[in-house]
Amino acid sequence: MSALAPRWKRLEPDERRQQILDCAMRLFGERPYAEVSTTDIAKEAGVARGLLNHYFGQKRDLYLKVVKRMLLMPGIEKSVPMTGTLRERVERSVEWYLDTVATHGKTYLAVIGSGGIGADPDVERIIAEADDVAASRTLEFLGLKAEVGNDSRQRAMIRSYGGLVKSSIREWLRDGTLSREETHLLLSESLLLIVRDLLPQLARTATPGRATPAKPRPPK
Amino acid sequence: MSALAPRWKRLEPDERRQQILDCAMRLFGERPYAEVSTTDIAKEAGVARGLLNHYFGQKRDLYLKVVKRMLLMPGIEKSVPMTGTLRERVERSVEWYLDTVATHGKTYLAVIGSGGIGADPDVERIIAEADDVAASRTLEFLGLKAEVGNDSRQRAMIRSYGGLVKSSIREWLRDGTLSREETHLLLSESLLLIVRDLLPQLARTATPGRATPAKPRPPK
DNA sequence: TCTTGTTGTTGACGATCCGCCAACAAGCAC
DNA sequence: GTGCTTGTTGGCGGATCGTCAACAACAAGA
Repeated sequence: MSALAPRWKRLEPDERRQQILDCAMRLFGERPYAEVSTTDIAKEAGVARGLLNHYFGQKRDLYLKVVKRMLLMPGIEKSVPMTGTLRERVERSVEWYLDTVATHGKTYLAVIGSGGIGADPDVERIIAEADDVAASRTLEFLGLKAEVGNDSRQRAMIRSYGGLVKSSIREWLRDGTLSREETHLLLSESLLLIVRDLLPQLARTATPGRATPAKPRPPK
Repeated sequence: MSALAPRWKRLEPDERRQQILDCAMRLFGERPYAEVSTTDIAKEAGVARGLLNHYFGQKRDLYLKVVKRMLLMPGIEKSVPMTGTLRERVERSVEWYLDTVATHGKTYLAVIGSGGIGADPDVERIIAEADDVAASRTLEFLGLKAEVGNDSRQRAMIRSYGGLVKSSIREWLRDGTLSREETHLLLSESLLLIVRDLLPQLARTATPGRATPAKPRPPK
């Protein structure tokens, strides 16, 4: 009998880095940043806490590594031929994207959830409420409060539109990459499209069950 | 000579709460959550740190109060008459909203910046890069890579579209408020509108100066 | 097999931050 | 001036994080 069982295994730097990153990714995906201590990550990975700093520096750096890796979604290779009419190409693109997203569902949601991984659930809830209020207000604004039936789905679509509003205003005010006129154009035409063409189609699908019987035929 | 100058002033609870909230709002607007210590806020307000806990409980609670207050944008009263055609009403709504946003500019940006106040600049940068990559990929996807001239503005508009994509997918996958078909409809028609009708108008404005000479006439 | 060197890994120390609470004092009432 | 109410302070204890010197796993040489 020789060599007592080693108390810990010695790994290649890249190997160890990878392992720690895996654990960190899992934990940051479950809880907000502040509620994941480096001690937790170290325990999860079965290493000393100091090793995290040795490989990643600050806790924040490790976090940024995790965010970056999550944003690099796996299969982002184009596999859609660019043939046919513009509408066909657009529809195929969206189709493909929805498929991709559907498979990576949970991960994707964690990534786009307001502001990266580990977003605070309480903060998200507050933002969600404000978004919903804004959506209702928009519907009122346009005098579309009558149809109370599928009101929830109308609001859902307007809430989605809210995402367009936010991002385009950011382009305009913060980055200056869009002029006010261009922002106006984008938001007006989009809202008009939604209100005039898409919301009516929503009503047609009625509300029975969640079994929308395949009706992707657009207006014209 | 009597009564030495008091070392601190005694305020009404509501008054003090307000004052602390003001300071907290300012600081959280400048730096991310983790980089604002309760000590900073207390120092800014000229009070003892313990007083924050007395009035707001946890640091997180104070933060949520700040977020909630920022989301309750000041002038959100309807002041736009609902007369005229649908297009007119839509354009007037957008117009009014852009005006409102423009006045509260900085505050509004802080609010909608990825996930509430105090979002981490580094995280935002990483997300911004990923969004830009996605936008470029979308343009490639549709075979619109030719016009390199105002490519930056095209990408800006597609990046905005990315906001719509994110929020609608969240409605679909996370909240289940939209079916896949409805999501597909919304995203396809919107993208088609942008690519077919709006991007060409963008090209027409050329790139000279930032002085877009008023041209809000939409396609038809 | 023993020895030696490399370096991946550990464990603890100091600094910082936060929640809590008993003691203090500002200002009003008498 | 005296006493009471309560807004406010300051420090204690626990938890987290960054750093670093010492340790040990493992391969290479004798």
